[in-house]
Amino acid sequence: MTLKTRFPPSPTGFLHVGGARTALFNWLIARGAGGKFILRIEDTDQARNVPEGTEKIIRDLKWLGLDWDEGPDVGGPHGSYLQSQRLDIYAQHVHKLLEAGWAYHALETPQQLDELRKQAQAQKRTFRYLRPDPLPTAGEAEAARQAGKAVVVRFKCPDESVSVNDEVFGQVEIAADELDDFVIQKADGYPTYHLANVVDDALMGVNFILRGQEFLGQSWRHIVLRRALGYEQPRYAHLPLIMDMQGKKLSKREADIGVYSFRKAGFLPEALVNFIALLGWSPGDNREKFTLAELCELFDVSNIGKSNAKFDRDKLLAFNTAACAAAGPERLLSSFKDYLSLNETPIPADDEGLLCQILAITKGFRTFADIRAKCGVLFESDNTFDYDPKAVKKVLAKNDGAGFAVLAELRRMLARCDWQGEALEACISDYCQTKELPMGKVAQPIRVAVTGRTLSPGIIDTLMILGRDKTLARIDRCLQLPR
RNA sequence: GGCCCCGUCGUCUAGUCAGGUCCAGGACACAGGGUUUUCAACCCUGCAACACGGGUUCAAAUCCCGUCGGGGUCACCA
Repeated sequence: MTLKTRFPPSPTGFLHVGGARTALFNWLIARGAGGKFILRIEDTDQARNVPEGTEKIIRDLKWLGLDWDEGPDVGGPHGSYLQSQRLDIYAQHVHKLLEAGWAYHALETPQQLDELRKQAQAQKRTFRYLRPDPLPTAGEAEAARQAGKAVVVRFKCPDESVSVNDEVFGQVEIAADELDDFVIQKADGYPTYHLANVVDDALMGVNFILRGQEFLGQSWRHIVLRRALGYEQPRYAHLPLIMDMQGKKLSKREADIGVYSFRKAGFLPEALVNFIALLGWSPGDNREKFTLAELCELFDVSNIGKSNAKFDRDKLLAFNTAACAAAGPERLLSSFKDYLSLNETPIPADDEGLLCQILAITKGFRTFADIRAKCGVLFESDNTFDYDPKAVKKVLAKNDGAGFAVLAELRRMLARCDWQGEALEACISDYCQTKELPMGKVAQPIRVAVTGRTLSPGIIDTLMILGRDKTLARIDRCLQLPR
């Protein structure tokens, strides 16, 4: 049977690393087996949907390198892939369940239920919804609705235990007394997650469901619903959760764990993907660097672990550093341009030749933000960039202004020097030799003079990028600094 | 609190299902050293874990029980 998986986010914000991993694993399962992968937007919570939510999710998934065979943007034979546009389908299913006696109208208000929950808590009891006896009739429900009261539809749970056959956690048994009649249709007529999710998966032919562990204990609802609806059971697998370094659940509200924020911070998507893939999964050996294509080959649900993982940014950084070092020039250029387009920087984003040059001379960078930090000042105005007082003091002013003296002499030599890499190199090292100074005593004063700091690419590369005029202008400005 | 799940270096993990090859391997981080015109990168070395307590066994990280710890879930959110 062809495997069909899906990623069903709700458009309540943006894609974060947890969701990205779930999407990735589902994509990997489908692609690795020649199956299908679909994207479905679960926007049944009118209060929580955010504008652009769907667009942002699509944007972030694409950036990661994922694609889908069916989805809101690409269509497909089972559309719409926006749940808000499938309300009639859910209504039909609810109707069918009502007709068959699998569901009934319930008239309690949210306030009443809250009250009951509070009571239960006060008595240290677990609250469980008690099925009314007798059940409200269709007539009573209609009357209540006419009177403006909230009417929901609840599923009539069978009085027997349900077991989930999970491919990660194994057989998980939920006792009959843990089940209660859950809501399948809200008062606003929208389906709840459980109903819409189950109906869509069945109608869309999804036969492998991999999702976060937070759903494991609720899977019984889906199983029971499918039974009542006469749909086959899919395969289930639940993923352990991703926690922050304090061991707390990654908050969906924290923007800094959003896929987009890593993009904006100058990470490469392949590094994020590689890193995320190793959170809760391992190929079973010591290998840990993979391309998406290699992951497709290797990924297997049986190698998913059971314990939660912490999101270690240091390791991600290391992966990104390695990915940057491994990436080819065109790959780096396009990603770097993307980074620049997302951030305000003084680096001229439209000069590809220059960008390539910057990329080439800034070897060893960890993220594109490093390049900006290192090279940005080269493109600021010659007379407005800041001089770091500490750098000036340490490199130029110390020892009676030895650094300044070196700088003044070098300024004269540089003014006459042919502005080519080799010539500059020769010029500076000649100076070092005649003065019997180590390179550091010479390069550093120049560096501070032309960048204001002790941080820049190699000194020759720095001077080449600046050009003679800017270099001399900056040295002159530096020489004017109060001593 | 009820129920469910999990527990190997600080972190991600290999090894656990089929007990011996594990005085536990790799990677990140960290520490020390090297290279070096800065930062970074790079190279070398080192530090560091089977949660605890009982069993079973000739033998346990691996099997069983208990304890402790962590997480999830108990919505008209998904």
